[in-house]
Amino acid sequence: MDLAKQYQHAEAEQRWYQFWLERGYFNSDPDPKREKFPKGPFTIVIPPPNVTGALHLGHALNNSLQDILIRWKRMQGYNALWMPGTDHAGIATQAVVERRLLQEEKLSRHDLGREKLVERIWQWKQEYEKRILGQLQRLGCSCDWRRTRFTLDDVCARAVRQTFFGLFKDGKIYRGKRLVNWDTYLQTAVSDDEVNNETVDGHFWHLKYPVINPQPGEPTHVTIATTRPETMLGDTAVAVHPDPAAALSTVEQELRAKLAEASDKERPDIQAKIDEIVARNDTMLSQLITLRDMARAGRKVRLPLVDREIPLVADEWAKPELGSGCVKITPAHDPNDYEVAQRQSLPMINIMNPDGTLNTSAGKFAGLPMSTKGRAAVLEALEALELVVEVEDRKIELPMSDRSKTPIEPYLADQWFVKMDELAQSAMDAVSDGRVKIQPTRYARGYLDWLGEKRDWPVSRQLWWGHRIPVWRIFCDRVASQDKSATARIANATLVKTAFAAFFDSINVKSNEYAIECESDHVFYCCPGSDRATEALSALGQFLDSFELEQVKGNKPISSGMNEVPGFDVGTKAAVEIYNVVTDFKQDPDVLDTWFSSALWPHSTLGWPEQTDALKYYYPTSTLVTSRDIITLWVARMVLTGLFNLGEVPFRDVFIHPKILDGFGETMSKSKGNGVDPIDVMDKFGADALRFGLAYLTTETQDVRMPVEFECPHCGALIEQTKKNRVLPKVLCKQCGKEFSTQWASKPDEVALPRGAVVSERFELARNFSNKLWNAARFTLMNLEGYTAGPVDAASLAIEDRWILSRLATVTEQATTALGEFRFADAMRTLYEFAWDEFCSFYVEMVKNRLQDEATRPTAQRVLAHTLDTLVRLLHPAMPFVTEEIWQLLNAAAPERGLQPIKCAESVMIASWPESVASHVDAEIEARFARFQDVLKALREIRSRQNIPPKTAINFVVRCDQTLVDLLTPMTPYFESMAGAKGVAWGANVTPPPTNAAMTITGGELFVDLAGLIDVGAEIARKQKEIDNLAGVIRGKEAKLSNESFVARAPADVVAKERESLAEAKQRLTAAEAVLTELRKSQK
RNA sequence: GGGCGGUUAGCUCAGUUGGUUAGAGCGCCACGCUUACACCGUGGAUGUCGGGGGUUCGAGUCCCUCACCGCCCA
Repeated sequence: MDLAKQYQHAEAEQRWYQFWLERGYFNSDPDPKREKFPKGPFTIVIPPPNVTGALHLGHALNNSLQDILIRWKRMQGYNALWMPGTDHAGIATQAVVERRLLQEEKLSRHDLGREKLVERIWQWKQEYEKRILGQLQRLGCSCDWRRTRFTLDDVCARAVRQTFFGLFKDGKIYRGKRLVNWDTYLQTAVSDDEVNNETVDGHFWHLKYPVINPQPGEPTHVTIATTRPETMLGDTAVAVHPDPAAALSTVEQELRAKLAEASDKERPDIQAKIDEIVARNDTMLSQLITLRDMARAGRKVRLPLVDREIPLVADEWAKPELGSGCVKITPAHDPNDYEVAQRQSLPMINIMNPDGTLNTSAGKFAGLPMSTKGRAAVLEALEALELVVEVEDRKIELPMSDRSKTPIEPYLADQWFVKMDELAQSAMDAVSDGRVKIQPTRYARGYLDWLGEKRDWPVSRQLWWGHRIPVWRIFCDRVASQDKSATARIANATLVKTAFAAFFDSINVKSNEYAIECESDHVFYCCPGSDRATEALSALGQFLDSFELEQVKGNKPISSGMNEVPGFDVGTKAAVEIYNVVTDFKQDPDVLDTWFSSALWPHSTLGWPEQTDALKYYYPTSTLVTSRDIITLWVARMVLTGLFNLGEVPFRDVFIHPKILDGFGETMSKSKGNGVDPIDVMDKFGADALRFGLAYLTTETQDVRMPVEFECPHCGALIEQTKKNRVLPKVLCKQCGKEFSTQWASKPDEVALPRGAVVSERFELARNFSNKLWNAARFTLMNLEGYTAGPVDAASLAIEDRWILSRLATVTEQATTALGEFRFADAMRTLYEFAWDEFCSFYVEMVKNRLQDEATRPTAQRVLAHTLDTLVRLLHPAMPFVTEEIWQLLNAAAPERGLQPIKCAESVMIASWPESVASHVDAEIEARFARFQDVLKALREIRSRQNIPPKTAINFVVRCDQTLVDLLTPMTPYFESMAGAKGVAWGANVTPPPTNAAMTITGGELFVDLAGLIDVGAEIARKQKEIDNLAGVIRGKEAKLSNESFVARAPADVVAKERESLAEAKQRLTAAEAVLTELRKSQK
């Protein structure tokens, strides 16, 4: 047979993936009556990778684990469905496309317009979706590709609309003003999770505002301090603490309490603070009380520059222990001030345009970018008025947008919210009562804490890429209202509702297919609850626009205009009625937060709201595999939408896997330059090595630290990646002296260089393992000539057969249990050690003799083939390609295998998962083996120590009792084949050869005859070391056993064991000393 | 500030319910092309288990505390 000495991954991967696809093994279809799959479904939905960019190593880990589970369950006989797809990632993808648009064409999104931009993003999506799915396929993922979904496709869009409608109808959706994190570059709100705080050098400006009509004894000015002076233009109050004396005293008491417990190191600091507070009591308290009284009296200060009278208010947000004790209140531009304004019913003045410039409320400063030129101009003007008291240098926390890398401005804007109280509670209950199990369990706490806050979820984003909010805003002020009266509201609402009811009725849309809510006396919202209602509102919008246009032109009313959608023309008359009632009608321009659609993923992908067969069969899904950073953002929301839409949790288990970090413990990312492309790893090491390597590292507590290297494309040398070289466009290879390019290459001379792959040596272990497995198979196949299938009875089994079958049973059990508990690393280690250290190092070595002998060859072949077969099946989920390659070769050489032979599956993918055969577990054989391995190791050690050439045969005798004789004599041939050592005598009375190297083994002594070979010096040194070591052990044990407490308190069996091992150590010592004496004698 | 995780050989990590003087892979040293595999085989060296305190007959393992690293939440 012509088999390569090294496993050729590239070619095998391509071939077998195609084979699986063609055979349709990845596909799963509902089997509600459990005819084909009595065990029922096992379902995983993929955490949809976002289409912003290509997959990285974290995705490789995430998807490897899912594929391991899904392949394992498929082999176990479940109807396994792995649902694939991608996520549109609203802001991230739009930002990437916009950035590119600006770089390459110098165009903004406004230059291009909504429709064109969205078109561009779709193009981007097509490209990256293809690339991502290709990467998953390279990795070997066994997804049912027919079912591939995208969070923005029609099926998902319908689920989004239906969910929104359901929430809207239930009153769980509302619109409100809220201070949002405004990205002035992208001009959208971003969520808290998309904001990073950076500490930067800034200043603390102390400003004076004049008091209006100060009375005697009152200050003429109040002083406030701020890091953002330009926001003073939006101030609506200055706050002072309502009870400064009590507040100061509380702070002082707290500090004193802290001082009592503080370490010496901390004391001076705390004491200094206390001193300061005490000083404040003398210097500032009276004035703070005066100010508080002024606030209570409704006194005001004059806001400079804009010349606005603003009140002094008493609010606890003002900290008397800090600064002047007064604080400016800018409700529309600061989260804390916003809360103060709500408490104190203060007006909120927005001074910013969406693009980050000052608006007309800023008076003469309008148009200036807020935090740069605006700030400078405001300061200059204040300086001129001599209102700037002091400027301090200070470190400040600057919120930065993770999306655009520009500073975030707090900004007051209208947003849609989802009420979280009940929804959050339902999701908390699902985890608390165990319907959803999060593993490792410690992650459940974060989930519960986060949901427990029940913060309403802002779901609107001022973006163009995403699910357009399915709400049409209706403006109707037919009944005029000066006072926002209930009367006007009811009257207008009646007009609107009547007109829309007539419209929907005329086109046969039922009243449960839409909902209308009032926002105010003249603003109403209509949310469609069916495809038809959605189409109707769209068509109505278009109709009203064109109708308006015709009216303006003075044309006669058109008789029909609702032709866009079949069957809608009958609605024209009612649409004209609506025209007469409403003054404006538009769909909300915003889109929904991406997580809104991701939250539906486990049911939207199965076709919900349609009650599809797939939904009925596969929902709830089985396991979700994801990373910890999206437990709250994604997992929690999937649970609550699943419960809301279907009344059932989306999955039973959530497995949270580690994160992959680089060698410095930093998260990998493209922007840092330390990212590893899984394709590079697969090119170099193979997909199996990547998968196995990652699973091998997936332990319960640890993140995966992965030092990263560049691979020189010229000479293949690995160059350690450092924080310095990882940001360079080109790197010089120290080995060959040539340069190669990195991901940063941009100049022509850089791009021209060959690219250096970024890899990690940590995959070598798994690559070597693939190769080891391959070679074990290669050996097997080379020895299967003349193979015949046939039952193998226990009597014909050799010792090594019984041993390997015993071990195989145990390992099968352990690996299966480990996978079931998501202990991937344990499962991989178990299989790795079995395959390498037991199957290859012992079984294969031992079976060689029998394969040469016609009489023993058939059984040897059968057990060998069976063991390899089982091992390959056990490893298949983690290493699908190499195992398939081997399986196919095995099928060709030995199509029927097993101790009771059966025809084997045409692919290992659909072979059955091995069952542990309990009756194969044989403790006696395993004990014998342990002894055998002891002796073998001793023989090899003596060989090595004595520098005996491998080809020189040696003789040995063993002095031991009869039990050990019985145990070891059957192993004689293996000592010869595996250590080149012949056992010439066994028993209690053997005479050691005159010149020997001796070793103590458990229960006996081993003497290797070294006539003419011995290096006495080496032996003496070795023995002396052994004696020293034993003496130490004995000392330790004697001390322990002479300790009365130990003997009295430790469990009897522990004490007995200790005595036993002491006796043994002493025996060994005696033996070793005797040997040493002999050696010394022979040396003289 | 609160929470979670980590700190074990040069590197990356295992280490079950506390119980022989702590293990693996890589790297290192020595020997070896023994017809499955040099992506290999055989042997070897290497540790104050982050520091300090405590519980216990006994602590890498349990408790307290400090330090450092990472992440999450405010």
